[in-house]
Amino acid sequence: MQSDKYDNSKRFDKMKERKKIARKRPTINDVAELANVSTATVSRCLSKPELVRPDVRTRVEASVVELGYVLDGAAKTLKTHQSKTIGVIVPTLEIGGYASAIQAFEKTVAAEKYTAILGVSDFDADKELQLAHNLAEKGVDGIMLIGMDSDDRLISFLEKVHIPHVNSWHFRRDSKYYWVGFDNRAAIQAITSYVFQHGHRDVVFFVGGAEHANARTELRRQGFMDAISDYNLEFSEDLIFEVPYNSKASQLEFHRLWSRGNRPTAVVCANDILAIGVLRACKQIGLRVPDDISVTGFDGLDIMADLWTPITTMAVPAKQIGEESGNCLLNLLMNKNPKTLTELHCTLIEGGSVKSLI
Amino acid sequence: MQSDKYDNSKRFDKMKERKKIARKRPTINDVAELANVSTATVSRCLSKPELVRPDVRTRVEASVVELGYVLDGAAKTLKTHQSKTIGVIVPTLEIGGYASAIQAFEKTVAAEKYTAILGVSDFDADKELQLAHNLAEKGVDGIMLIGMDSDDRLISFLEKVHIPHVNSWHFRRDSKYYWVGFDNRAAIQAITSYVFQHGHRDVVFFVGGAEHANARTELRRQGFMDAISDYNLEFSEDLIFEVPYNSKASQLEFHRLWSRGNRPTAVVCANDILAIGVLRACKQIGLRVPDDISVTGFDGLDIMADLWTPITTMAVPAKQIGEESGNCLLNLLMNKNPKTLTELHCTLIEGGSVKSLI
DNA sequence: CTGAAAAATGTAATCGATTACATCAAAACT
DNA sequence: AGTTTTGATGTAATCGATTACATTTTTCAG
Repeated sequence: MQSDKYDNSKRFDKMKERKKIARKRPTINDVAELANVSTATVSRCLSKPELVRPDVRTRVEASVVELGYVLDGAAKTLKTHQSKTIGVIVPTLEIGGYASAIQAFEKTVAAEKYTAILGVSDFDADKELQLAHNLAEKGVDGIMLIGMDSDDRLISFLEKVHIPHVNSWHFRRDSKYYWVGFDNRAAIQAITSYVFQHGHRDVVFFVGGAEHANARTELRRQGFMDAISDYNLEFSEDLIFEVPYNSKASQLEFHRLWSRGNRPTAVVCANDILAIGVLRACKQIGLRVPDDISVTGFDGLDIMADLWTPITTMAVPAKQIGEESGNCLLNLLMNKNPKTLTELHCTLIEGGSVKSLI
Repeated sequence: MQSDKYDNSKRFDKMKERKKIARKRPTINDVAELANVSTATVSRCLSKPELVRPDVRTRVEASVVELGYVLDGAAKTLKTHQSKTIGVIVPTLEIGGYASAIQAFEKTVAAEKYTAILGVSDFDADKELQLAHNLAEKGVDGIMLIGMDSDDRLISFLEKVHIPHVNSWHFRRDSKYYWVGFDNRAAIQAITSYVFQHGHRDVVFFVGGAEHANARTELRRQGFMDAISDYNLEFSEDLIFEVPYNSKASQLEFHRLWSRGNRPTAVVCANDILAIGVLRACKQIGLRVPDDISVTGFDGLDIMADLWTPITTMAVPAKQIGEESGNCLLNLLMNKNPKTLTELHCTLIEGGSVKSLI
């Protein structure tokens, strides 16, 4: 590894030639030259203008405009180890409030000059891990995880590379990580109890599961069971129907159930999409809601009020989750110490789809 | 600017000290050292493994794992002028198919190792321009614009900084830019004609406008007028109702219209959200749809089939737009020459909300 | 007017990769 | 064996910003 072992003179001549020929974007050097100041001063004009004398600043700003200079973020990031960028990993944009949450999150962090980088994991833990790795290479300053209980590999990877992260949508008590979400179990328990309160005893539970079973599905099952035991009813696995997350599937499932002679007085659904499917099946069968059967949803889609029959549902604080996750991450990045747990609450929206049997 | 003017010896000593203390992420140098090769070889292992002898490669890969090395994208981007990153600017994630389009776009470009950076403009041209500037600083290789006819300043900015871009959702013939979308004007004309074909002659048009009027709103107005003139009907500005993009607003607007004694036999809406508002108003007034009044939407939200009355609407090829925009941009980035215009088509979905008067 | 303190500006190493070219090693020819 | 070709690896400049510290300029007190 001696330097005299190589003769590099030739290639540098070539490089210099090329430099003259290629028309590149103007750099900070070009701006400095035009404004007759050093690059340091240009840099200061851009990031800490108050340190520069007004007249010089004006000159530099004019040069920036004249050249159409755009700062090279890669160079800045390389030097400062800060990308002003936050990764967002979401299972899908097509579900419930995820899109709203992301939008609110983006707005929140954008206010502090952070940009969101999006990754869609499609409920696939491997893809999610790969996304995180990709985001780490991109140099994100933090990561927001939406919607599921993430894989341990993912979390430990983030720890290893020192990328702060926030988990959102649900939460886990007694965790050393940061969570912003609501209590899935309690919320399902609440809406189920609401149905029981109206005198229903023969109630089935539709929950999105199967293909992308995750911690949340499990929590929701438990919420349903909690309500059952609160009312001293008898639990059976037959009361729970795991259905793929789409209305066609739940529609089909309800048809199947009904034709088997299973005649519940109410169907509690763990999300609105499933409730819509059930509603559709009811309409086809000729069941009036709520006169012949009660149905509830979960998510609080605006649309639930405009369906064939307005559906009682539990509104999820999607926008708030986005905002609070944003704030939490921002605090984390500014070394303030945010709460580990930000618990948000759901709101029951009565649509009139639950008939009182009492 | 003579170098002997400054004495820097002191500060470099300090810097060296600091280097030993700070525990940073491992760099390519650390990997090279551990694997006993040069950084060039490590770099090659990562990007062109076939150039490296298998045994060396194994050694390097082992070192990468052992150290938990993650490549620094900023350094790579700085040197290569490629960020493998694409910006997406969208007015909102909460409208119609934008989220689906983005999801499809992300999937398409992710297959070629590109990552999407998200910007939400909130229908604000200034914010949009600022987002573009931000994305340019981040070094995106390309930009996808969704949903509106972008400001000229934006387009010329992108040209100046040489960032390729694709406009999506609608399109403009005879443009030198790249477009992926459908013909808004023709699609509205088609669904309006459908209503006329059913014998309606007293038809009003609800179009989202006012606060964020854009080219698309204008095109849709024109589509309505085209249909009117096709049927030799008399046009009046009174037939067009510009309504903010939300169901509450259109609900209100319909109430106002009805209470003024305006009694159209059909309401054609330029988007599904407005149709939902109209539907709600009808229900409140006691108008049966379609018996007393016909209503159509536009966007093709799945939900339209499950409303109080299923609504006839025009399905927009959102997912396709995302995919094709992705492909177009990918081709652009690989210097293949994509078509300037990718025209996609809408599909009429009959919900039964239009009564035949013939 | 002088000297000290404060404000503004300049110098140049540095961040961590890539890569053109040089070099060395091994294989394939004469 | 000697020469050429091919393959694998190393060297070190380079990308474009930032910033610690040095230096120069300005301000201001006495």
